[in-house]
Amino acid sequence: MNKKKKISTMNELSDAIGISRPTLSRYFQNPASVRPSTSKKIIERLESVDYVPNFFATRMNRKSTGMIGVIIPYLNDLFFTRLLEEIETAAMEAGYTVITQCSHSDPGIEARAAETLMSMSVDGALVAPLGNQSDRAVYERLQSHLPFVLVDSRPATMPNVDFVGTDHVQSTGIITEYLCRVGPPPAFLAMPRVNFNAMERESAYTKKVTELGYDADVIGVQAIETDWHFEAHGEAVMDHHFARGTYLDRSILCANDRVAIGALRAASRHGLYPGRLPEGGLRIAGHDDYPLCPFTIPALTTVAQDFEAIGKTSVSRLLELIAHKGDPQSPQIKLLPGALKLRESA
Amino acid sequence: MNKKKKISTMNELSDAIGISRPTLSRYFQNPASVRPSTSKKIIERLESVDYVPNFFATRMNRKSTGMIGVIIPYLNDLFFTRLLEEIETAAMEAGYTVITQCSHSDPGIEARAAETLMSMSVDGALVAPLGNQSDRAVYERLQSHLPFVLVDSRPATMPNVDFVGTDHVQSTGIITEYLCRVGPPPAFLAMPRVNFNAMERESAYTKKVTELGYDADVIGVQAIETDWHFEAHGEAVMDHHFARGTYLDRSILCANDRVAIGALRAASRHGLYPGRLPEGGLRIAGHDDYPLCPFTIPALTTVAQDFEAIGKTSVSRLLELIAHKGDPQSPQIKLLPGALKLRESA
DNA sequence: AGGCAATATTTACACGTGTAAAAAATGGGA
DNA sequence: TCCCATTTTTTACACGTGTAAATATTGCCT
Repeated sequence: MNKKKKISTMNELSDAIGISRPTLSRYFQNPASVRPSTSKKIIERLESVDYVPNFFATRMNRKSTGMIGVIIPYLNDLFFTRLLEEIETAAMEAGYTVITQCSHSDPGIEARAAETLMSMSVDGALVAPLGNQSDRAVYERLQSHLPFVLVDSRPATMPNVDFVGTDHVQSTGIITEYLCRVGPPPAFLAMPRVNFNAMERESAYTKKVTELGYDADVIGVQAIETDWHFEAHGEAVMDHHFARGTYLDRSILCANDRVAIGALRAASRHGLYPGRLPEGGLRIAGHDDYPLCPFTIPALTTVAQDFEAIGKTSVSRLLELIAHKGDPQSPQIKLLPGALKLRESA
Repeated sequence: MNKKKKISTMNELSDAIGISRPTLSRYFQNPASVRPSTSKKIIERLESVDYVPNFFATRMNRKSTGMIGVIIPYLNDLFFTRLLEEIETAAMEAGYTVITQCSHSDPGIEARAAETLMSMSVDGALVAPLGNQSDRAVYERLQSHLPFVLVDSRPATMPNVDFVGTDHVQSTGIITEYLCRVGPPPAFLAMPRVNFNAMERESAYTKKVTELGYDADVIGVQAIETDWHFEAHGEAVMDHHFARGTYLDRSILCANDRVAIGALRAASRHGLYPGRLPEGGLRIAGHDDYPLCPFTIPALTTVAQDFEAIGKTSVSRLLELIAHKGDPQSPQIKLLPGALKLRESA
């Protein structure tokens, strides 16, 4: 058991170990700012004592709190957890503490989360928005209060904000192109419109497929709800079609991998085996490179989003904004390319 | 655009809208504590102004910060995100702000996270531990500083701490029993020993299966690493066995669903179709009711952990501890039962 | 041993808000 | 209209630490 004397303020600490409070303060902020002999003395005497500095008090009259805030829309999606992991890692390496808030796909909670971050005086914020349901005023408010950059998806109506995400025209483009090359032109299985990417991918598909001289065929739109049950959506839509004997030997590009997982399941239930057959046949492809893709049956062909690059780039851009807070240089829009991941399903 | 006058302290606010600072302070903490007419006046005048209270300063000399800390070991696992979702929801309903920290499966980061939480003076902490790698001293330190309860898994060597989690003897028991009833006694496909549950389930399986008069058969142990690549582990181990023609018509109880997803994949690669055949044959079952179970091929039979109950119970227990901080009543260990989820795979 | 530069201590004020106590203002009932 | 209870304002101090300025101490070099 821990029998060290509990000390709750730096003043107590000061006369418990015989070092003046200002020196202690300087030591805790930067051990190198005191003489080595003093530093050694402090370290030794700290051993005999149980002191936890008060985070709030330390940050109160510094210009910087050393924290950045992150808002993600939804937790139960490995896409966002992967992204968050990269962000946290990058922030940690830069010496920042990350405060994560989740919107739970509720605009009200998203707004409250933004208030919390501002109230905590985070140095900057990274936000992966909800979709059209989001209150745009929330982002404007955030922007007017602190450096912030949008991640993953963004409202078309807010071109004036820093953004880091995947170039969906490119990513959706290359997989559309691939599918057209190896088989019949793909249909596009839409996803619930929970964010702006849903529409971006849809129109990127349409653009590319017509560009190649085919007709666009978007399916599953009428059944679309705005929840996050992607797999169920994909399965239900394709089950409906397969049961009617349609799309049995087509290529199907799914708006994301989770929808594709549902589609794979529907195929299986109807005795269909999507794959890279030489002469057409059913193919199913996704988008994102969801961590489970290598383990689906069959393994899912998809376009990878570069999680690591998105995470690192967004953090470093945010730190840049934090650094020269003054100059309102034109916002940077960084669109990162996706990479084709050929596996078994298409 | 927002053209409201920015106000950064309550003093400025006070003489901007003509209400004394103490009254404002009382209003923000509890709008009902001021006269209705005053409250109305404040609300109106607040409209014309942009003021964000300083979170740190408000909490500085209150007894409670209104925050609870949560530490989870790993982000890219829907089990933990589901749990976190329940915890956040329960905490929010109770009026608490949640500060989430992730260990990223690193004991060093876990220790730092604990320090951060103590430093922020959270009212209490909920911790889902890493495994044996965790430094036990971290938990003892947490316990000596604030109300805290372990969630999901716990060190056998720390019986003296509040805990909320699944009763693995029961949960693993009922699925073992089920498998024995409908087919040959199952083998147990172990999981990487990232936490204490890995061993708990393993021994619960052994106990039950010998109790029923069969020999325990634990596989995949020699290949075990301590990382979180569960699916890859499950696939590799079963691929090895299936390739050698072993376990082809056995029941296989996987230590968790993610391992099972890998096992399903291995089965598929070898042309095997696990399922509920009348007369034996390959069966694969999991544990947890990972959100993706209904969408695997075949849909995975498993034992559900009661995410909601674990989340709600752990939060309410923590709030209890926070409420009567004084009395060190004997720690409560709440073991919640699992429920059989029969689907297609076993 | 003496002197000088680097570092530590002392003292004091600052951060933004909570909160207590005393004084002043308000509002409702007679 | 006056009085009293309620509420607001005024004033002052508190929370725990950062930080600046002046003073005292330390340690190294000659």
